[in-house]
Amino acid sequence: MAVTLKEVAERAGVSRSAVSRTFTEGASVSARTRAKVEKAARELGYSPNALASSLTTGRTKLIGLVSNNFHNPIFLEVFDLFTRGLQERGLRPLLVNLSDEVDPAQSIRMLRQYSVDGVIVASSTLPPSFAEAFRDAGLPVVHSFGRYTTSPYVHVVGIDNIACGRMAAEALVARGHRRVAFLGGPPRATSTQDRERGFLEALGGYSDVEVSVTHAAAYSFDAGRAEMARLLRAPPAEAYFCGDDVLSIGALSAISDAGLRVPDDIGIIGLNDMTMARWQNIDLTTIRQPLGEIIGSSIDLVIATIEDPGRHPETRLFPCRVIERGTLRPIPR
Amino acid sequence: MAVTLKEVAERAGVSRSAVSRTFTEGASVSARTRAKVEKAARELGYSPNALASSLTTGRTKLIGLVSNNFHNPIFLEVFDLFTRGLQERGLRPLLVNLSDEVDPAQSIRMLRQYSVDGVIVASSTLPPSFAEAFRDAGLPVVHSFGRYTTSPYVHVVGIDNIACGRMAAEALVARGHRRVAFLGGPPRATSTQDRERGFLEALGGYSDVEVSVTHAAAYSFDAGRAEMARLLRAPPAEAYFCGDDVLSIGALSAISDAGLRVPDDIGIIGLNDMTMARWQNIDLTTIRQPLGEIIGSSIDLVIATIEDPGRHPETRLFPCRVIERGTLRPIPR
DNA sequence: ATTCATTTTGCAACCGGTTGCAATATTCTT
DNA sequence: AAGAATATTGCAACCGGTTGCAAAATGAAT
Repeated sequence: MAVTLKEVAERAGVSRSAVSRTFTEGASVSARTRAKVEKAARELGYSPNALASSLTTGRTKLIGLVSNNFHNPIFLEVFDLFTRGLQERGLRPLLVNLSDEVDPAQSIRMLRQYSVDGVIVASSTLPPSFAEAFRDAGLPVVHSFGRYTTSPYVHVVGIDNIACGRMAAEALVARGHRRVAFLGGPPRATSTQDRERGFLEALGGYSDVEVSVTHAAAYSFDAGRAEMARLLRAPPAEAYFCGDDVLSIGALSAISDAGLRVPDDIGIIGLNDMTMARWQNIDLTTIRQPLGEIIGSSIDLVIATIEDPGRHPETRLFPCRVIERGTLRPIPR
Repeated sequence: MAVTLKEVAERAGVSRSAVSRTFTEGASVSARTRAKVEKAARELGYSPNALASSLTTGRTKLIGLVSNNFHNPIFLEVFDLFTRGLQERGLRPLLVNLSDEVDPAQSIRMLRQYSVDGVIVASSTLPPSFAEAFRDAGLPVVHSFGRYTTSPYVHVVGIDNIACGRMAAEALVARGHRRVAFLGGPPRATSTQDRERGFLEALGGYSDVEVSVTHAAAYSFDAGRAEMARLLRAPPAEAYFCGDDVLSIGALSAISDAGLRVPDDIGIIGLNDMTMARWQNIDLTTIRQPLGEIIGSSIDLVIATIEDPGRHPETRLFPCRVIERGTLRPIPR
């Protein structure tokens, strides 16, 4: 079916090695042979079999892109950036949908069978142990959107969720709120734990501020809406830091159903700044997570680790900032 | 690094073929050798190299999943279903992000280099010629969300966009609207063309109904909002069929900004029924496209075509239906 | 126990490439 | 023009598997 090296060699009247070399960066071929080979290749429509060559070179240029977040709209942006970024660097994303799977063993086996050069775990809800299992299997791995650690065992790229929690706290206090709350995602998600911790930590410094904490069952609209609806049955806080934008939008929906107004009756600040947060009918004040940088850096890091497998694990955190929109009242002056 | 067949063979004290056979479905191995091999494999942590075996078997179980829709939230659902569906059938999605690329040549070359077994083009905006180029390159291909043709040149799985246009028209007329309009996506998208055609066709039967047509620049919130804002500068129609849900949501935003009410002042019906359409703060009346069926069927079809490359191209269309929510007034009775 | 049919097994060639090495060709010195 | 240095080329082995074929082993039948 497909044209092979051998056929090109025969047509060009050269050895197979010569053909291989013309298609290998930096190999030694004379201009004359190269021309002959390229002509033959063009006529035959030849392009080298990446998989066959991977057998000897040990590189497939395949990167496992593993995620379990197929329901949060921000992950469409994440996949867009990852696939584009990988493609630009000549790498191919082999997408793995973890759905409800939490045991890495299966994915590891599969990704090794396909000899991926590296793995990117893109998830804010998987525990560190998940990515670590890949590393233990000898695969270069980067955990994007993972948890910050001072002595990381795998590469982590993301944001400082604790600092974000603090930032949210300061934002609410600065706006004069004195009864605030955290409406977090699932308690098992490390991102939720850290955001909560930072939030409480910062508010510990304000003795006149009252804080409470609750959790939604998932990072989802429905969960956010249900939890806010529940909260509204008792007198609610003045302002909420929601664990994530999609949760915020759910909360906003519940608030509006209850006939309350944002930001006058209740203030909301989210986290992520997904595209939808900018939509004028949502207009969510939120903490922006620099997706582009996180993803670009993740890719660079996985490449660096492929080139130097002994590389020491590192954590790369990118700064976030508050994006002012309409769900939090302005800072009084 | 990785354990090879040879090492397992040595440890088990059998030939390499024996090992290969124990891992090949339906090959002839005695229970005794199989046991020995499996033991050795387990001890060594061996799992066969899928790429190496693809060299001789001619199958990689890799499927190219090609799309250019990385901004429409419904495509997150699409990727979720595709990746899960493929995984369940033992196939691996190699994701290709076309972004602005419209020339298939590059993608074709890449996918052939990786010897994908088949290709799924998941896009409602790419022209039929795009998928056809894959077929011409000898790759089994299915165009999901593609255009219906009576004599297809490639497999197409999707919905009957013309029928959907008609369905939307009937829905508006049934609700007593007499001044209606189509707010389409980009005019070059075949889905837009067909939906428009069906819409106009059906309304041709009602001499007392006034119709108009405009187009948004893209299937996006911003484009829908901008176009509706423009429309509102003149007296608008009573009800709009928007080319897609995300467009509808943009339109709703413009309508609400203008101080008009839905469905009292203006009615909206969308198309897709993406998750977000159900969100209570959107509550969009829309035409549901059966994603699960379309995607399941696409996968089955690409598999069937891999097994029988001579298979005659076919079109599979799935019925859509109107989902009643809050953006269209009820049918008067 | 012998013969014959049926499994099981290993050999060796092959899939489509790459690469170390030695042979050959080319270019540069003097 | 001869010799040395450098560049190019082809051979052959290898990457990690699969598979047709013939030999060896097993089992059934007589």
